Amino acid sequence: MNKIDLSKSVNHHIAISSIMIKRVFFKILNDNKLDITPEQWNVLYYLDKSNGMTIGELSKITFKDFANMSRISQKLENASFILKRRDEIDKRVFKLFITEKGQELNNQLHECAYKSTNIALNSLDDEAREMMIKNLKQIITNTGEFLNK
Amino acid sequence: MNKIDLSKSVNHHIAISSIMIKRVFFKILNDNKLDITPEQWNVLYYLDKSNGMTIGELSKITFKDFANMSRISQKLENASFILKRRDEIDKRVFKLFITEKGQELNNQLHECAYKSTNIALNSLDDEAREMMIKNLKQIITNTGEFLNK
DNA sequence: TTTATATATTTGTCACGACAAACAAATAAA
DNA sequence: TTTATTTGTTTGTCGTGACAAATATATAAA
Repeated sequence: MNKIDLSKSVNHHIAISSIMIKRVFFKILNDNKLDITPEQWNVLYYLDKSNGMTIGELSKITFKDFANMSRISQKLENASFILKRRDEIDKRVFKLFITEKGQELNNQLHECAYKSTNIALNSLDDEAREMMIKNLKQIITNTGEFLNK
Repeated sequence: MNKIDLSKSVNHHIAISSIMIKRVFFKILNDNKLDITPEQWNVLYYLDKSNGMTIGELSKITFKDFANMSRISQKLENASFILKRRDEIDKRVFKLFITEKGQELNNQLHECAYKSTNIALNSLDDEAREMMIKNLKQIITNTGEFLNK
C-alpha cells in the first residue's frame, strides 16, 4: 500500500500552481476590464500567429476537447473577435479568422500575459525557468504517450 | 509591446501539464471503475489525515472556492463517503467525517494517484523532482502574495 | 454505385472554477 | 441591549473540462 504525500507530490504542486496562475491572469484581465477568458485568449493567440486555423487544429494545439473548442469559438464569434467561414473545398471544416477588434484585444492580452508571467516567476532565474520547461515538456510527453496508447 | 511566446512560457507549460496530469488520473480512475473525481479525492485525502475538518478549512487547504467545496462535500455526502455534522458550539460550522466506505475508497485512490505519478514523472530523477517542487512552491507563494494584497 | 467507415463539428449532460448574492449564527461596537 | 460587522455556508449563473451521442460531409471498400 503506497500512500501518497501530497506535500511532496510534483503532480499536486503543478495542479495548485496552475490554479493560482490562472487566478492571477484572471484578476489582471478583470482589473483591465477585458471581458475575455484565458482559454479564449489562447485561440486569439494562435489565430494571430496563423490565421485561418480550423476548430480541430486549434483544439489539438491548445490540448482541448473538440466540443469545448467548438463552444469557445462560438463565444469569440458572438463577441466579434473572430469570424468563422466554411472551407470551400471540405465543407465539414470551419476556418477561423481573427478580426480587427480581435487583433486589438490580442495586443492588450499579450501585455496582461506578460504581467502575470512576471508575477508568477518572480525570483526564478533563467536557468530555473529553462529547467522547468524542460521537465514540464517531459511530463507532457509522458502523459501524452500514456493517453494515446 | 511585449509579445509572449507560449512555446517558451513556463506558465503555459504548467497549465498544459496540469491538464494532462488530471486526464491521466481521470483515466486511471475510470479504468478502475472508481466513480469519483480528483477534486473529490482531495477531500477524502485530507479527511483521512485529519478527520472532522470544516468546509472552510478544506477549501483553504485545497485552494478551492468555499462555494465549490460546499458542493463537492454535498456530492461526497450523497455518495456516503463522508458525513456532515453541525458543530455543537459554533452552529454555523459543518464538520466533515470520512466514513468506512470513504476509507476503503481512499485506499484505492492512493494506489491510483501513485500510478499516475509514476506515469507523469517517468524519467525525472529525484533531483529534478525536488527542483520542480521548490520552484513550484515559489510560484504558489508569488501568486498568493499578489492575490492577497 | 452503394455501403461502411472516418473526419469535422455540434449539442447535451454533469462536475468544477470564479464570482456575486443571500442567509444564519457569532462577535464587536454603540 | 440593539445594531453593525464578520464568518461559515449555500445557491445561482456562466464558462470550461470530460464524455457520449448526433449530424453532415468525405473517403474507402465491396
